[in-house]
Amino acid sequence: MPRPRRTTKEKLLDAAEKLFARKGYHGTSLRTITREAGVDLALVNYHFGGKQGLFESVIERRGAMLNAERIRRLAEVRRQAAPEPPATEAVVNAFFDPILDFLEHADPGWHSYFSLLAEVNNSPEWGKRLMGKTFNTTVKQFIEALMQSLPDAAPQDVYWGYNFLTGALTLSLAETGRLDVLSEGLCNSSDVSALRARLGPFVAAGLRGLSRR
Amino acid sequence: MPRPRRTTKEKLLDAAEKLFARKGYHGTSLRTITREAGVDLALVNYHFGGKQGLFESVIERRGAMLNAERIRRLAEVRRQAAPEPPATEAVVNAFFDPILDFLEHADPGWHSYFSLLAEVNNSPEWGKRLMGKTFNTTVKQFIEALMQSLPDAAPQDVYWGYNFLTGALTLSLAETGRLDVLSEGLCNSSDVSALRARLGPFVAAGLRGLSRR
DNA sequence: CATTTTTTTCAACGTTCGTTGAATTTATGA
DNA sequence: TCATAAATTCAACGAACGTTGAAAAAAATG
Repeated sequence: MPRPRRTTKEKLLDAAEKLFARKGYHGTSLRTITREAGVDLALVNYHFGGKQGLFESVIERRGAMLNAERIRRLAEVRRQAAPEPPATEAVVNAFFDPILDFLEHADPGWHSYFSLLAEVNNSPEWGKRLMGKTFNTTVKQFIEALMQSLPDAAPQDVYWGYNFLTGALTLSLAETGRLDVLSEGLCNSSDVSALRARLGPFVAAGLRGLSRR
Repeated sequence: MPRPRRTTKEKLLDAAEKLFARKGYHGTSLRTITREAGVDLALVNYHFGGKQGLFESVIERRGAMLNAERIRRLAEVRRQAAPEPPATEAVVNAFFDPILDFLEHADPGWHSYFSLLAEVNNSPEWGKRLMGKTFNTTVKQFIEALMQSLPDAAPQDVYWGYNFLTGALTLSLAETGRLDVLSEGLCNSSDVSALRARLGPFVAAGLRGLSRR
């Protein structure tokens, strides 16, 4: 017979993802998480070694899926443009599209995940070590591709450009709802296609503007 | 005679600002804050009504200074460009420059403040209500100025553009140190002049690219 | 100086926190 | 089937949390 639909580990990861996204690491207790997961408190320590282990496992679970999909798309745009390096906009889309596709078509847990990632990315506590451990290998390949697509840009400009790029992206994923209030209902910050239509053009133009500076 | 150099309120605000920036609201205890401030634990409730009151006072203290300086600079670029509306780049610089100037020339507490703001801006818990209460009135004036500088852009494009703009800005202020690692020492994420040279051009080009989409 | 108000100190409240270890149940495999 | 391992349950630990109220001290006011 197949194993239960969701293992205890998965139940814990799903509940933790959702609750960490709302109130952050310190604002969420293991008791809240295990209650939401319908699982005994002590199982967190058994399966993940503790609260921090659970948190890092949440980040890494979908992080690995995201990295794989990003690498796949980067290889594809490289193949399509060969022997030339791919255009800047194609590279940034290979970076963004996996996220936007996951948000539109896949498991709704991705919404919580990216909202959590936005907070982690902007946090001094986790932003360097945990984001680095999870994403740096992949990100470096994208930065290299961006450099090839912007031959006139200094490397520092591309690094700073990546910083702006990921800042614009993560705030858009943070699900704060602030854009909705600010625009008095004119914009819907959870409208993925509205984001998709604008993020790539904004960032690609920004990067080109930076390299022409 | 003048009052003591720093009042109890100020000591608490300074200590809270520094510690909230490092570990967030839930990751910082009042006991840690009062120990850092050299002040009795119960004074937080006396002066601020509780932990949340202290937190919001931290955000609002420098928020008010920042708003005033931003409004002043916006008026100045409007005056200089009159009777035409000011250019996009002038508007975004009126938005960025107060921050960059505070970071370069003023009280080092601004570093903590902006790092804290980065986390708050990306947090579902605070991003809407507290950021909105503190900054929306000012931000709306900048968005209006951006619309005037981009007559071909749809209002939605400008709202989304502001979202990207502030995302790029806040991540740059978050002091995670990730950029330094990613660039293997080539970039220094706390180099304000390096940020100043690039953020304006990136964002202005991005906004123009968005409006031409 | 006397009185009132403001500010600070001190001790303690009840709650919740992450973690642990022993006991129990369930699954695995010879 | 029976021993072994894996997974789960349960109760409890000590520590830290935000908040409170009464008493003491300091400052302000007349």
